[in-house]
Amino acid sequence: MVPLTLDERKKKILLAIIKTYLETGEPVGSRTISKLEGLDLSSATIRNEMADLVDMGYILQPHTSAGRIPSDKGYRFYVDQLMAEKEKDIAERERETDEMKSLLVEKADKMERLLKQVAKSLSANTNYAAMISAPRYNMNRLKFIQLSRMEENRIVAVIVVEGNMIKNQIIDIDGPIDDETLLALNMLLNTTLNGMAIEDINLSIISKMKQQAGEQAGIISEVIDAVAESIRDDEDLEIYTSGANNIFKYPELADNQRASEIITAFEEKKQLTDLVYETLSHSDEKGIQVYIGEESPVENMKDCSVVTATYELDEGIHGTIGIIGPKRMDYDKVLSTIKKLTTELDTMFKKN
Amino acid sequence: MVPLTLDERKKKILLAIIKTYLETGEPVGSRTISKLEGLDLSSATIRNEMADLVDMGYILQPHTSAGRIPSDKGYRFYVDQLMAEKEKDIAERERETDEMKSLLVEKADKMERLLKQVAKSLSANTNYAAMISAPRYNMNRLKFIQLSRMEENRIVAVIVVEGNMIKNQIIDIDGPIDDETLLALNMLLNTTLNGMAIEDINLSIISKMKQQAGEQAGIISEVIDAVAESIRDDEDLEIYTSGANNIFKYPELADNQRASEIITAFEEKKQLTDLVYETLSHSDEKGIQVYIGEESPVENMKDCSVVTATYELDEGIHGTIGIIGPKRMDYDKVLSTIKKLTTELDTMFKKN
DNA sequence: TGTTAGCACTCGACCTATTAGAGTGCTAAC
DNA sequence: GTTAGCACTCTAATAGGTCGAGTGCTAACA
Repeated sequence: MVPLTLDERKKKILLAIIKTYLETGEPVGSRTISKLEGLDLSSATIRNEMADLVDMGYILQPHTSAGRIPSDKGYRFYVDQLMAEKEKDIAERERETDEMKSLLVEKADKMERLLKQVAKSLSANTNYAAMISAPRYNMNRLKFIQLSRMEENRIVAVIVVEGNMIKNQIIDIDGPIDDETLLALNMLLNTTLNGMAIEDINLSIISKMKQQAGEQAGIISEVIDAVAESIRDDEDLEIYTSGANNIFKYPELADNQRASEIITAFEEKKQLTDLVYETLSHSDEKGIQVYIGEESPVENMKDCSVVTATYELDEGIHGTIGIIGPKRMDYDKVLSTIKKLTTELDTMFKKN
Repeated sequence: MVPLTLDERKKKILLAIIKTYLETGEPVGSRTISKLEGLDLSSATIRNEMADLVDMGYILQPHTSAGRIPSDKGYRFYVDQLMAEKEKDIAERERETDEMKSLLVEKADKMERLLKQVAKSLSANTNYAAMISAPRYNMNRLKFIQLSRMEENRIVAVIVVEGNMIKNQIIDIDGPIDDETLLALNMLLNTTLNGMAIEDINLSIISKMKQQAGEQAGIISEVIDAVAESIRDDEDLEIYTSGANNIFKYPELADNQRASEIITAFEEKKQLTDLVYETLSHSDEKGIQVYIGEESPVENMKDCSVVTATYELDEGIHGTIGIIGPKRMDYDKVLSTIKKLTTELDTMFKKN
């Protein structure tokens, strides 16, 4: 009869197996465990317990006479355990993160550069692949719009949203446009749209603006359409990645098949975008999320573990950072690093 | 005695060997060649010739009883041959490129998107990895500068250069700035800088502008510094890549060691940037360049062949496209594709 | 009843022939 | 100069054999 719940001893043994496996990467046998400190049991007893753990689905046996390796379910148990303990010993890694901090602040003059830095620092610190998404644009509020004439009948529109992300759009217009009209148009755009959330800019508002534009509606609607389109046109969530080549350090990910899949995911960004949305949609529940193997929302990463977290740029404006590595990743370190980093980012943005 | 030059028959045999190898990817033996159309010789004769070709360095023998594979020198001969023939039969691939054309034009509203499209289309069409660099910014001429007040003491600068590349810079100033000053500043910047090549903006011009700014020099020099810095600050040549995962299709590149190197090169862009500069510096000689194996200027691609070409956005403003694949790539197809594409891009930009 | 020693058994990793086949180099004849 | 013929070389693939880590089970023990 297979037991239904893990008693204390089983938990201890399971944790010991997983920890050992994380260190060595090799299937671990009963003798190895029996020789560890803490629980004084013979290998035979351990074997019996291990058999139970296999039946319960926490560990796997690659083949009859091999040791055991953790299953997804086993990792899940380990990670949950870890997350619970996490609150306490955060202080420990303070040093490393201080290092990272200085590295971040150094060149933070531009958002893009900052994000690239963060990704790089993450992958370098953990030896896994890292990604970071720019703060989600279409949750932002418009802060400023400015049209300027560039040439006879060509206008450049500058659109600034909260968080100081800037978008540009060049607009070709049919006829020439005089300074007065341009000024009026600037007024109209700013008074109507400033402070609005981008997702709230709908057709009815646009048509109302066209109406207000009165006689100039011809040219003006051209411009408004272009601006509106440019504002909405941000399907492509910007994502920066780093250290994808790290996967080659882990044999279980480095075979052609898998490596190709992972690299593709990193290259095409599509799947990473999905990952970001997935994370953002869950972000209220908990700061950090861990997807183990099959749990992953990203098809090409079913053989990996994915750790994601949300950072806050400004109220309601979030971005996502993620670490992708083998299932036997150093969860402890990754969780610490990522936790530190998000709070780091949070406070950094709050300051500005 | 080893002959010094390739006679006609040797050339024929060499080409046959290379072509066969390109198709099969396996070492080719003397019998295979003797059975081909065109030259009616027994395998024994071919063997003798092959021995010569080995001595002359055009082909290699992986081991004593294997067939032959082309050496870098052999590929070089083949490619040169091909380039010479190239002028004639360009018409052939017209179809495919027409397809590509429509694909390109479709969403060419923004430079960035266009470049991504091109990279994608290139890698998809060839099954190799592709890259494209944005036109080299600091050769461009300034077209338009506009400062706008965004908030009380925060200004956004929009800088447009020829080719309609746009840069933005947010400038925090110490004190508030009034409309009049802003207008004057805009005038000053535009009259002084418009039409100038970015590399010609030096300290003497900047200090002259500060002088002209007169009493407002305090605030103004702040602004000018920021603008100047923003203009110059384009070390990071933008490069878009696609299809890096294609390398996994070629066993000779797909082993961990090599794959990791190539992926790293694609990820960190540094080496690709070097490649672009290398290409641009040679671009006058010839449109297309082929680097075979050791010839490659990029360290991590010594096992690859790299085909690059230059496209022209506007007079004197160039960008680079490149294909990276195995040494046994389909040079014929790649050369055609890349040639078509560059002329495509050239004409497209000329139209605008 | 839980724990442990003991032992036969399993299975992959590794090493060592052995074989088959493709392809060569060389010699001798045409 | 070309070719047929043949001995030779080297790889890839296959099979057999051994080693050792680790298991599962049984029987004895506290």
